Amino acid sequence: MFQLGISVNCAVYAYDGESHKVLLIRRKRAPFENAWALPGKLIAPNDDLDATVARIIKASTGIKDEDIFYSRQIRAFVDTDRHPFGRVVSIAYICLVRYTEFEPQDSDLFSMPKWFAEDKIPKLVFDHDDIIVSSKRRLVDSLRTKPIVFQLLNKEFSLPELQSVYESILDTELDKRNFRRKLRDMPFIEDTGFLQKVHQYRPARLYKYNHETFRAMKAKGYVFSL
Amino acid sequence: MFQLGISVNCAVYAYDGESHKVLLIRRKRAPFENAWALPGKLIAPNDDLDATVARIIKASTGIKDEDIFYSRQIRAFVDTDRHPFGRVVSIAYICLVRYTEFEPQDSDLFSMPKWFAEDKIPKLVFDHDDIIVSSKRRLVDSLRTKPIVFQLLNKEFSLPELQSVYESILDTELDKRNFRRKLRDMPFIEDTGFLQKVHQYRPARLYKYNHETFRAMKAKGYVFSL
DNA sequence: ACAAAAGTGTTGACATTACACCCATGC
DNA sequence: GCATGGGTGTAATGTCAACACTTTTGT
Repeated sequence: MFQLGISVNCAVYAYDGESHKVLLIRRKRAPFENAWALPGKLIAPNDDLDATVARIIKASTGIKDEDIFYSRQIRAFVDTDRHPFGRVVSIAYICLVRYTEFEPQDSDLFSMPKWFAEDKIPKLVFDHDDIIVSSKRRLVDSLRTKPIVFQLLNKEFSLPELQSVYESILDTELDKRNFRRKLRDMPFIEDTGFLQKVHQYRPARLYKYNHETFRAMKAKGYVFSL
Repeated sequence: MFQLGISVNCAVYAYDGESHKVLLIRRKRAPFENAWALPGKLIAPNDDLDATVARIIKASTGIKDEDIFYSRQIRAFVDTDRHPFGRVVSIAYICLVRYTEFEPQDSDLFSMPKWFAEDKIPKLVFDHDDIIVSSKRRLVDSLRTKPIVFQLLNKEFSLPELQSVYESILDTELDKRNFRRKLRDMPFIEDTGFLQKVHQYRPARLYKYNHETFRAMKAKGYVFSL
């Protein structure tokens, strides 16, 4: 055993109604104080990973309820020369949050947390650029193979919103009729009967995701695929 | 920063002609000396992850050439109470090797390295059971979505062998005609013109995998899927 | 000639794509 | 009534699953 540190870094994604965004902060400490980085912190001696992730999300977005976001480990980034102070292992996480429920704000850990569109991401410290690349790949993959879009939308959402998220993240245009048919035919996507009024035009129907139904189907061999 | 260790553990898979096997060793050190475990070691201060993985494979199988196996990180396993000596982070890897090119043997690090069928795996130390579960899931997933079976077979292989590997790992029976058609139609699987003579019956045609062809197709948008 | 494993095609069901117009709402 | 975004069906094509017999080889 020798001296080193373990940090957890989170690639936090949200969808603001236009496109997907990732949350970046400015560092409050050396090295590279004030540089743009992924929100992260060293793991405390008795904290586990999930607690550390929750702490990071809480600090960067001010959210109270820690249990309402999705997070999965991507992998560990280890490189003898990635950190000037010595070896630091970074365990990277991807987190999905609902834009409207999280409000980036300064904290003891970070300053200036801000949402960035994918093509506006500045140069980041350490190897955080690599982590962003891996997390985006994972995001695309997860979106295609798991019902996790719902983590980015309000509990009640419209099909146009759903399609817009997919188009933004997968970076393709999708056929409206085919997309809608496919999604509507999934039994775990339920019509709430309510309408959405966000503009002066025709309101969209609101749907909600029923996780129990999905779980039951999955247990019987169903595989989600967009 | 505080005192801890980083270990690398490898789930090493091979196919022996019958079914897929995973390599386990007996520990040479405390704690739990002599218990069955995944081959692994603490990372040395100036080694990177790939070098550590290579060292582990070399020690457990005696292979000389370190560059002929496939390895990918699964994820980091971190748990404050996973190791009795204090916090140890285990970074887990999945490795695929060719059975005939690797010969398990005792070394300075491990004793009694041995191939185990999936249903014969003994109780392992620490959380290595969890690592095995994750690595198997990853193996199945990778087999379905990437052309990596070839890492388990000789450079020249027959279609019956190929099918057998898939059947063993996916734990299903596959239709011979459908399987063969699908694989033979992949342009990166090339007929060598040679025949295999392993028994007294009709010999099978030998094929080989052309990675360059696959890469070119992938660059043009092709996605592998079994 | 026989035992064992290698090899080969067709059909029906299902899923995916392509494509253009009407509808509901607020101003 | 008009501007804007929400909503709908069908036909053609491609993909996947089911299925049984012939060929080659060594003994």
